Amino acid sequence: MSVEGERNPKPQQNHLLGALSPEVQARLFPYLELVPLPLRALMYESGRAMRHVYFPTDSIISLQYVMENGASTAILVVGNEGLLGITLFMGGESTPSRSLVQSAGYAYRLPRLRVKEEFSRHGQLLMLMLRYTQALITQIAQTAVCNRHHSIDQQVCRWLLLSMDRLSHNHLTMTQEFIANMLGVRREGVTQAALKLQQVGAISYSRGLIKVLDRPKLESLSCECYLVVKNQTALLLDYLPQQQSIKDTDAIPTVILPTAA
Amino acid sequence: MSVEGERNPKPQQNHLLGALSPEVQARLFPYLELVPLPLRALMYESGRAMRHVYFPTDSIISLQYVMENGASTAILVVGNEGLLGITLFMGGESTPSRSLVQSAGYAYRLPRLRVKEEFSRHGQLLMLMLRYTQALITQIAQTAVCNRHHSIDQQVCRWLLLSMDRLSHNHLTMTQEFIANMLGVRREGVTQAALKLQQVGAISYSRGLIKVLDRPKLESLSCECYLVVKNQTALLLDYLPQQQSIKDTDAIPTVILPTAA
DNA sequence: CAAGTTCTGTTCGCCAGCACACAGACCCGG
DNA sequence: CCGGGTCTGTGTGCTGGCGAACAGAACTTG
Repeated sequence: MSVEGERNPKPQQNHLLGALSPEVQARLFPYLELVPLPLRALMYESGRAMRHVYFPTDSIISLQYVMENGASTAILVVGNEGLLGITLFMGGESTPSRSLVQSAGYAYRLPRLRVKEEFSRHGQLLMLMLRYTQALITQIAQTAVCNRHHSIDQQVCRWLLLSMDRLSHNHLTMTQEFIANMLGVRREGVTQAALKLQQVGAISYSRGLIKVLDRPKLESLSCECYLVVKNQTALLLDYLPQQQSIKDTDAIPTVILPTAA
Repeated sequence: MSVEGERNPKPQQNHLLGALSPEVQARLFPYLELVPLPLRALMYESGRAMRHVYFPTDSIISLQYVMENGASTAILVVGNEGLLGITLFMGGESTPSRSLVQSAGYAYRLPRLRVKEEFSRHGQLLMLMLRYTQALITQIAQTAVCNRHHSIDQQVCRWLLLSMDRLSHNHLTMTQEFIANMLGVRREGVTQAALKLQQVGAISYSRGLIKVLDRPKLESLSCECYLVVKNQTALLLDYLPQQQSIKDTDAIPTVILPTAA
């Protein structure tokens, strides 16, 4: 129950909600419910069905795949740039994953029924969600690549940067143990990485409180995976304004592309 | 140009196409074009736009993410259970990935325009594709987990099994070098794994020709990742028949779930 | 302020996978 | 049948990350 931002966050702080046209916002916002997300809350457990889609405003949720022996790996991070619960509109029902709150804050949530309804209008929200899903896929795939090819040091950098991008301040609250769980590595490995980062003055780390002191340095020490994901996520919203600013409702978007024959 | 299956494959050999109702098939099939996919053909290169969606009938396409230094990792396999080109309907345009033919054969393809049109009807094809996309996400995520936690031996097993599932016969044509590229590991590592598999009689391997001799053994030597992906993919089609066998066109699927309050 | 808990730092042995280098085996074309 | 390409097998280090065990530091609680 961190009482840092006592004023309630607005729905628009979530980029997806904010990108919707006034009409759609007017239709949807009445059904939004603001919920506080305490640190480490379990948002979703493998095999269960979700009842809401969550749009974080100032919280971060991470999603991990868990294995039989309990080991796990985080495959993506969700913050105010996205949403939790794509299964609800993708139709796949449950997934073998788990999601938990990685940074306390708030989120707006929309009941499953509303999502389906809005979805069936084939309008803005659907387009946004699908494009976001596409960005998610990139993030997951890049995680796979990163797991294969990059060092723990680099992955810690990537993780910190991805998390920072989703917050307004420059500090994070998570222990090395926690990061280790997320990355699926040993805690000692994270300790080593954190020490190096402190030595070069990129961050300060003290009992679960990380402050980013030199962000450019952090980026230079990270692997390319971070930028790939970031750029791809940025495209997500860039597309919107230009692209025939969809007329909502039943505008049939038959030809979106320049039809390069 | 393998001339093994001289008779042309039917569209229905692709599970997604086959799962469509007769009406939708009647509408779409005239636009399908049969194309041969020679081994190692490049189906998609990072940053380019696709012009068709491909539905493999007896070919296998694998999709990999490539890094700056050229190293790569395959993140998913597509065969007659799915399709290549989800970006076309997800709206994300290009992705930082590359796809190439991993096993020669045929595929039917549908022009981008038709896909968008059919998509806009908000009917069966859309639902199928979205659900398939969900299954893909599972496959990618599981690849990430596997890359982190499992041995090369296990991953080779996973890879062989995933590939076998998408073929009708029990042999594969790919060199160890190729598998190594796909998994993003060294060729020698694959050699070692292949030797072990031969010693226990699970496969035979000779100059790029793999025969699976003892499939159960192969499964037992694989990690859980294979089964997770397989089961999740199976769900994809299982849902369809039961679930209110969608009335096509504009049936608004507002409530698909049992609405467990 | 004392005692327990949590978090971080450190050490030592171990092994999977890497890099590089090379040898035999097989295949195909001239 | 001979030579060059391709594919597979093998060997010798080297290193990054793992496992386990422990010590000090910092915060928390009574």
